Amino acid sequence: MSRPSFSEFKKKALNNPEVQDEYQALNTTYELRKNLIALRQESGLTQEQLAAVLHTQKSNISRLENANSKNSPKLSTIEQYAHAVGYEVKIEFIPINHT
Amino acid sequence: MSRPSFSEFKKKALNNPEVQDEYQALNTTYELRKNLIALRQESGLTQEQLAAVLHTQKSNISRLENANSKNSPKLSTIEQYAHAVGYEVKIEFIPINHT
DNA sequence: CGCAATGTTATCAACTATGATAACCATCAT
DNA sequence: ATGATGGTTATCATAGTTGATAACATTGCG
Repeated sequence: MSRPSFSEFKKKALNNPEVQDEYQALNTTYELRKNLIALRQESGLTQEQLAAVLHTQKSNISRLENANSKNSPKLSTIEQYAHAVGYEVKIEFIPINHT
Repeated sequence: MSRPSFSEFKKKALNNPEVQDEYQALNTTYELRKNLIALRQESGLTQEQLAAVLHTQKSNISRLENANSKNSPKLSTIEQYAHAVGYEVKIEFIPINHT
């Protein structure tokens, strides 16, 4: 119960950018955010232009792209975004290692 | 405007089970439904048991597994289900062919 | 048959994502 | 400095998902 606690270790580790990347690579929401932004930029659209395609507002696009852990979008929302930038959505299930 | 309309052709085609599979394979929700059920059965859990793991009710599990086109679950809901049966979720974006 | 187990459907309340508007920050160019 | 552009954040109302309960259908087993 003394000695550096695990929560403290974790806290420090999460300040290391590399650890952060590895850690959050497992975070589906974080991965999603990265991909959505990349796809939009690939398509050459601004948030405002994409919003127009989807008949919505740029603020909503920004919110989706910045979805934090407390905000989980609907699957249909992700699909609409994807279609607008020319992509189909596929959900993969990857087995978790139980060592 | 005369001749068998496209909507009629489509209607007939969709009665062909093979065409159905191909058609709905593109439907993310349908794919999801199939996969969720398969994963749960693989894990040997009943809807009721899985519901217990997720601290919810079996009726909610059934609803998720039978998600129709009018019902789009949240990403977090899918993730919770996946984790309970030992899987991680990954979202893939597949380019649409613009011939 | 009667009963348990499994899954489905309906309903309503509670919660939360989304739509819409507005204000704001940062960057860049003129 | 000013204006324009791209993106962020806050807020509120609306829409839709989820939680919970209950009733129902089906299957298989005693």
